[in-house]
Amino acid sequence: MSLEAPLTAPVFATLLSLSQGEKHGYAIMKDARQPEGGGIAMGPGTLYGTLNRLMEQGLVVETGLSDDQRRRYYQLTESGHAALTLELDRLRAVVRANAHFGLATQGGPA
Amino acid sequence: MSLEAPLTAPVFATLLSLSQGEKHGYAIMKDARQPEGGGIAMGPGTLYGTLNRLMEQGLVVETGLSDDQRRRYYQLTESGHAALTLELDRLRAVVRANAHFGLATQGGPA
DNA sequence: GACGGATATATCCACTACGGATATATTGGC
DNA sequence: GCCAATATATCCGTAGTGGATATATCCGTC
Repeated sequence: MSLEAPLTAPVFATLLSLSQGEKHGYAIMKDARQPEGGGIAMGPGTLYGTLNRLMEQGLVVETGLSDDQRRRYYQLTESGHAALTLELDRLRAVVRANAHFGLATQGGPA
Repeated sequence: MSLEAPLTAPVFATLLSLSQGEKHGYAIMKDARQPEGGGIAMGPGTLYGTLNRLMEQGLVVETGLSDDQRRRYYQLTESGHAALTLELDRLRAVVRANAHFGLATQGGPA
């Protein structure tokens, strides 16, 4: 089960955050709130549920605890990276194909 | 309840298809399979469930039946158009911010 | 030094919506 | 005439979201 279908928003945001390198849960949550990270609000239930599922599926691995053992770090696997690449390509295709849409009072060449 | 959060794939694909003009259910289903339409496979359960929900939410309206009454046509409302615009903007931001990611063996200028 | 808010993780559960199965009728090609 | 594709409709299992709740620590500040 390699997650071929479109990724759900929490899954996508999680993978996207981890694509920047090792992260702990709380950091992922904050990343997801940023527009570049998906702009979605994940509560702890969604976050840890998503992380556990992604680990079961082998897209993410836990790499260890911080020195003070407060933080639990996660990392993308190759499969995780591949899944994210696939999804980003899908989104790029959609965005490109609908570039014309919703062009209100935007700048650009007159 | 105006659907501010990220749209699910079926909802997004449905709105996107209808953004091209009036469509009937089966046509939406086929549109969604195209890469530009989201590249997702919607079964009838998902399709009609989604359409009904979108109508309840006022994002889509039914405009009538075809002459032979086999087809049931749907159209975006202004809210539907707005929701789609919002979602496309969100996706554009994500895609733009991650333009660097996954530049594998893609074509383009060497 | 006590208080409170942010950091950080964990678990539970209700509810929604997805998605596959099933059903039915009609159209069009072979 | 037959079968696949078109076209819609409904049911229901299930997954996943997301809010609530709980707990502990860190840090600034009063």
